[in-house]
Amino acid sequence: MAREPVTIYDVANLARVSIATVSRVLNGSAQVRPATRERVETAIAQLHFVPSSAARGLSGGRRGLLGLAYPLDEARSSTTPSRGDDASALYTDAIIRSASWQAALLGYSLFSCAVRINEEIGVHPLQQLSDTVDGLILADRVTNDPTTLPFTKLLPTVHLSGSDASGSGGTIRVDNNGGITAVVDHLATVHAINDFGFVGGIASSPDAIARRSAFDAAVARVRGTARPENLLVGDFSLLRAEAAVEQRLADGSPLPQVFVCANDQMAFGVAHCLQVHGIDVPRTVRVTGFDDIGLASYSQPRLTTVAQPSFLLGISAVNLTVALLNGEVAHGTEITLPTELKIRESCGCVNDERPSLLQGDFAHIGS
Amino acid sequence: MAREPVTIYDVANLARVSIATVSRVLNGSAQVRPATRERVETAIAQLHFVPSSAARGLSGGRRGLLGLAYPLDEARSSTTPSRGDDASALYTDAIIRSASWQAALLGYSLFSCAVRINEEIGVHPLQQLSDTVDGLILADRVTNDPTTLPFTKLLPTVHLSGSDASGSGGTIRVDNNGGITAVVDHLATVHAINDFGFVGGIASSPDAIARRSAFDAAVARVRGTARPENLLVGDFSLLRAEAAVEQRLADGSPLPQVFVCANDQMAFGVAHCLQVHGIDVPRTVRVTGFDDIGLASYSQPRLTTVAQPSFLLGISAVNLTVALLNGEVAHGTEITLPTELKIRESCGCVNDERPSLLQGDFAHIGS
DNA sequence: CATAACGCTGAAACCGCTTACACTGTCTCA
DNA sequence: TGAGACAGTGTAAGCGGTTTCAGCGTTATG
Repeated sequence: MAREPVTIYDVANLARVSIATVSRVLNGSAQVRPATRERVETAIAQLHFVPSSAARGLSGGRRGLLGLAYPLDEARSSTTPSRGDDASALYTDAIIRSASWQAALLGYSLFSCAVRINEEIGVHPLQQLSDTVDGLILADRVTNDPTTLPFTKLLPTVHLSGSDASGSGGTIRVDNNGGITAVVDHLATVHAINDFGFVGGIASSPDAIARRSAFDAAVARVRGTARPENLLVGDFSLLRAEAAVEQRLADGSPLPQVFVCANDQMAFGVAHCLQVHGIDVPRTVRVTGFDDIGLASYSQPRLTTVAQPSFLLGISAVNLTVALLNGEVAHGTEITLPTELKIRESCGCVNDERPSLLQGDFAHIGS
Repeated sequence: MAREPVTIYDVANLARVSIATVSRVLNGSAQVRPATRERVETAIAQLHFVPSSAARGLSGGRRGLLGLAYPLDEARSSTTPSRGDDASALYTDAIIRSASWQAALLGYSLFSCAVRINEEIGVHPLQQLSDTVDGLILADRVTNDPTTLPFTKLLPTVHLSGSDASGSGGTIRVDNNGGITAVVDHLATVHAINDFGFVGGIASSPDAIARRSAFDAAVARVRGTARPENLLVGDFSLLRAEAAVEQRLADGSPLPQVFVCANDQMAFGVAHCLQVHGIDVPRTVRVTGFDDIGLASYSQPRLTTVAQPSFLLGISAVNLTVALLNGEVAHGTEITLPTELKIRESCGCVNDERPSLLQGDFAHIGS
């Protein structure tokens, strides 16, 4: 059972053909006589042969591999990570998992790689990734990290939430604008809110930027106000948002009627902080989120938020990358995925929809 | 700016040496005259040369790459994932991020790859991974997936939470036994509990198995009982746990005094379900978790749980892999990381420690 | 029946790197 | 001063594939 690596030569020997022929049946491309093909395939199966993707890469062929790079922050990696800081975890995770799945469906494998932003290192991980895979997917802040630019020219690259379709490749983003606009409109229309607050995400994140400017525009459109002291800066983490509100409370100046948050974790942090200080949510101050993570409907009050199709993001990214690879789609393609306002309680609505066990995958379990 | 790939030949030309010499300075190994070395290094810098890891791999050299494989479940990847199902996300994420970080520190890059368990696919992702990287880290259920066995013989492999040190490589696990024992002891000693319930994780997960058997042993040791109908099966997800309790409640038979859960998400689900049914937690039924995720101290009641050093897991895994790679440590090495009981409220304790903004990385922010 | 055309297969070059081995040129010591 | 040792460098053989091109055996055609 000592697994000596099987090479194309072994297969060729067994099938009594040349390695060229083996290569041909491997790649399905050229014409091989059915009888020969079968002989080779038998040998391949018998030997459990799998071509070396390294060798394949060297000689210019397809490797059947896709790469996905996402940002890695220092704080998250300390031995004792800050508590409650699951911010980008869920987002990234959903994308990676759905992308992996879709890649497998399309006959590819997906390697993902965390890239430290703004860190000077010996060899850029993307360098290694880019000479290993056939196509690249760049998520979030990796998208606009200048050090990644060179690699996007090397092979088909899809930017997730990229601000601009920087050069070759494609871009997939989520309708941040539509989502935020829907929230603000709802608050203004249904709850007659006109004094808004906002808690933003990491400044360099494309999504954070988009949500912020969408917020500004939406507030202006409904003729609301957003006083500067109510424009809080967060980093997508619960803790940081909580701290920001804590600090804001210390000011003593009047609070806005609502805090629109750039993601759900921060909304949790904001709501928690307010509650700890005896401020009723949503009666006194309302709070909304973005993402619609699983726990959003389990919080107290249940979180009104904008659902984002994270899984669809990963799937679409892979589809687009492969399409690019096959030349089935033009470079520069941009796709915007829809978002959906989920009205629950934290906006002030009374919503007795109880998180049901009867929905989703568990419909068969309920009684 | 059209980035034509720079090869070792270009460097050799520029430095007026042979590629062999370039290779030597690249690998630092052999002796090269300082003057020559400098000339080569200048050329390398000038050309922004980075060796192709594919070619490097082909010829047997080190690639500076580590691979990490973790399980991917189908349900999580559907277009509309089940809500609240962030189960393994946080765990996996913490490991990947800390491992990536540590790898970078040691001069390696880390590629991670989601592996579908029990799925028959064309090419096993691990096949591709294993001929790309220098060392392998297998997480959770990937560890005891029979299809991965062949690859563990190919290169140094570290099993995370692996049940057995299957063959070559090393194993790193968490002290599940100590953690569960501490919980049960606390419940028995401090709260005089003797009627226990348990909610387990995915049957094939090494950690789930370890926690369950630790539970059985601990309950026996404190002379408690755990009636069969109170041994619920979950899959580490909130929803599934909720459903399990829902079903259990339908029985009508008396509930245990506590539900010890194999992770925090399930504890949330259990607590939520009980509360929805008007059952007071922890007064009527207590609930405990495992992992100590960030939100554990934000729930109502705040969750008593066992803290697991997820970040340390990733870091240790990388350290061990690299040590194995360098032959600094013997194959078969096993390391067990400590766990720590976090007593909060859901076990029945009264704990007025308020989640503080003054702890952790944000100490400088609070006022 | 000779010949062109075509389909299938093999030989060999090449991808970029590592490394065993051979080959210089110095230096050392008798 | 000549032989041997040795440090420094170059040559060339792989590593495991892909791909161009040429060679071969058939079959269609005149």
